[in-house]
Amino acid sequence: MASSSRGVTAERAAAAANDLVEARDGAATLRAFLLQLDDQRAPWAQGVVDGVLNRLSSAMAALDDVSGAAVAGGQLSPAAGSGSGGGARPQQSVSSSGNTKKRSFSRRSQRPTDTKITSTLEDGHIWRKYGQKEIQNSRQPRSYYRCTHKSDQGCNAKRQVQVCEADTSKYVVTYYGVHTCRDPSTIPLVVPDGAAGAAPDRANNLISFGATSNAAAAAASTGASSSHQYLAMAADQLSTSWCASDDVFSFSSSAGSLMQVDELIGAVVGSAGVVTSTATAGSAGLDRGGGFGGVAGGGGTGSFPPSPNGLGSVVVGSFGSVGGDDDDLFRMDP
DNA sequence: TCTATTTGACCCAA
DNA sequence: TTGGGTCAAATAGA
Repeated sequence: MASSSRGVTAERAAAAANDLVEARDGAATLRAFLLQLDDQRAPWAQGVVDGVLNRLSSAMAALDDVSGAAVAGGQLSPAAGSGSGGGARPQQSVSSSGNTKKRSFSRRSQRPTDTKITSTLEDGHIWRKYGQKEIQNSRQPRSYYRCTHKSDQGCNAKRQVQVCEADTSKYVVTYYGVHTCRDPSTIPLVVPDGAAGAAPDRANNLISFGATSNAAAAAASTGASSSHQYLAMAADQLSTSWCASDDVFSFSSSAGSLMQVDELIGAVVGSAGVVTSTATAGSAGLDRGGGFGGVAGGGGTGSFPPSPNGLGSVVVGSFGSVGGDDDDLFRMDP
């Protein structure tokens, strides 16, 4: 890995810290708004936002540490211990129990590369379901998919799909790893950032990864992975909680604008360069080439019925592996 | 017959 | 100890 690309100046870290402060203020504003909501979900949502606030504070604290190191040394090399997220590195562990069943798989050590709420499970890739689990504290089971090209091309992309509890017509899709397969039918549709912002439609089903600020670029290149982790977790928590994001909430943000919840999520998280929500041109048709039936939709007898909408969400931008083998972060599209 | 999904069991990290 | 990620045999559908 190119460690120099992950270096960050104290100035950039400070800019990222400022964005974090703004993000925290935004979340605090959201919490204040929720306090006024006359909705039975409000207390629960407040708790979720509290969690987001805590994580943002943790991210700020982590970034403070990082900034201090950067100030001291001028440049930060995150690989040196703290930033790597502790022992959160996938290990190809082999069963040592001598069991008749040989199993070798990495577990739970990958951080999500993306989390999004979508009304359809189609995302331009062909997935194969390999498991389903009942998850504690969740009424909806979680389904596990891996890229269908894992066997032939060794593509390690995975995703987890869970029906949104707040809105069972939506799915919370969490992606892990990036596609290394080259099958044309699996190439995701990429929409230029500008085009994505061209139509002021709804922002529900579009996540854009555009570099929106210096801090974003700094955060993308910085080694403050712990901050990224916190932010990703915060984003995950927020987006998971607000599946029913068709609801439009009006509140007075720092920008004084009317925001949708998912836009807020993008605003909160995007400020650190992890995920940025932008306006969308709505769903776009995607010619997948040969029929893949209900594969991506967990079709057939799958637990999640295929959506009639076809492609309902578009990921804009590109994934990039920044840093370590499994330390995948979003790289901003130029 | 082949391919994908289901589902119970296994196993590891927290 | 337990929750959750993965495996793999069984099953279903084309």
